[in-house]
Amino acid sequence: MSASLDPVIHAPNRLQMCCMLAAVDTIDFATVREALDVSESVLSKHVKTLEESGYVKVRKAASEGRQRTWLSLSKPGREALRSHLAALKAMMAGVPEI
Amino acid sequence: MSASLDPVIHAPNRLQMCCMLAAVDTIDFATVREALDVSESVLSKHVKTLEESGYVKVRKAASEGRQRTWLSLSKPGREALRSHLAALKAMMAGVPEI
DNA sequence: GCATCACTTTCCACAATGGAAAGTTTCGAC
DNA sequence: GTCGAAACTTTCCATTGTGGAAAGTGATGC
Repeated sequence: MSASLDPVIHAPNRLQMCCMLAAVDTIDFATVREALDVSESVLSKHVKTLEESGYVKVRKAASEGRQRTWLSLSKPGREALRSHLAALKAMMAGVPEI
Repeated sequence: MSASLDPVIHAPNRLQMCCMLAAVDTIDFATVREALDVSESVLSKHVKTLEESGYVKVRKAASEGRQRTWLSLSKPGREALRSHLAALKAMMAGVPEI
């Protein structure tokens, strides 16, 4: 009955990233890095984890002369996030406000 | 600006436990253990983590002849959970439905 | 006193996370 | 074409988190 939490999405940095990606069509690596405030290596590894899970699509394309990495949520990624957030909401549902 | 996620609360098992505790006044160890579906040692360690953070109060009292451990969210625990859920909601806020 | 229940602690293994540093790829300049 | 810099990616390493099994502890019940 309880849709459970997806460990790939639940990790704080990845959760934040997925939520960011869900809100836009595409966003670049550097912008995400600044938002999460992590090193490049760390973001790169999280992106890889999400990509290997099929949740994020990575596209390299030039912008302003330099090559940049563009990230976007895949359809399965969007669905997994939706399901994860639904599970979170279900947990929260029993918690009284205030 | 961004209230951030509390790592003590964010761990899936502890998050679920805190939400359970928030919904009631007191609940016993065994009931939580069944809900989380973890071993006694694991639950015991999570309880300890929450207790040492001051988020959960532990009381031992007899019930039906046997000693049981009763768990409840402390005031700081309730506040930390509230804050954590607020941070989660803030993240979710930008995510479009469907 | 001895078993039993209800946890706690210890022991162990393994996966996750993070940064630094080295490596790779791609441009633009020359 | 090759040199240097930007933008990642990978490797290396240390630390922490998580989980179960098994041994340990304390409070009854007999």
